[in-house]
Amino acid sequence: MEKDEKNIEVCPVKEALKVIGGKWRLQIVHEIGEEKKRFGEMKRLIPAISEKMLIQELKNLTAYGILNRKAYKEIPPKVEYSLTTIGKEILPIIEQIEMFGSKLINDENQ
Amino acid sequence: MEKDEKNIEVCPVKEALKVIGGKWRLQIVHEIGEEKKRFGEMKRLIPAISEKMLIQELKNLTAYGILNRKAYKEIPPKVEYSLTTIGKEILPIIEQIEMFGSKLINDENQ
DNA sequence: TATGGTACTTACATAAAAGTATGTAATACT
DNA sequence: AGTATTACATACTTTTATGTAAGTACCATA
Repeated sequence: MEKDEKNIEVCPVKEALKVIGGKWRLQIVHEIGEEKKRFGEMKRLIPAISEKMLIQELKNLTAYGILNRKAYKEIPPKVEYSLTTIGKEILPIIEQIEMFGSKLINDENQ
Repeated sequence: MEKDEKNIEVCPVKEALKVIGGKWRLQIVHEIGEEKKRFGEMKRLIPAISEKMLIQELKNLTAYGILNRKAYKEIPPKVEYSLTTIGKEILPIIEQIEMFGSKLINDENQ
């Protein structure tokens, strides 16, 4: 019996929310999109995020298998983040949320 | 100039997350789905939620225009909640999240 | 008079998430 | 020796979210 098989209660939505929940993760995934981005670029793309939260979430997303982290052995350091195959599966979720958000905004202006 | 028009920075994703963020809201919307549900039913359907959180979130979702609340003037009281038209627009988001969650679960069992 | 059912409300406590401020390593350039 | 660059790390504080426990109103029925 493998892990998870003993527990029939694994809810896909809950598992997903463990990964994409929180204030910054969707935005990070969204900003990276199909292209790799350096740490410094991310800071500029999401000015409101603190450095602490940015590396923390980059780390978490990497640990969850959503991001690839590629470090170049250079000084000053250079690190690139990109979406993994499964990480890219988050993009359609973001699209749906975006569509819903737009409808919300239109709705309330009437 | 109406509210919101002065601020060009309204991000649909952020607006959406204000509404569907948090631990319980998606689950509540999911449980109601296409059918109206009474408060007591919701408690049974989501046993892990506390009464406080349940009414609090039902109230919030109603205030956001996601839920309709219909109270019958009876004793003991009877209240039914159902998704509004725009509330139903959340269902496809949940579907996408569910699909992603399933992929996550499959992925990690290999 | 007491009990039960239903949909709440309130005060209080705890836990989780996020923010602030400061520090570090390694090397290149001045 | 001093400064800059880049990607972090760490301690600490504040804010936000969630949980616990108890109580309320209303009437019906036993």
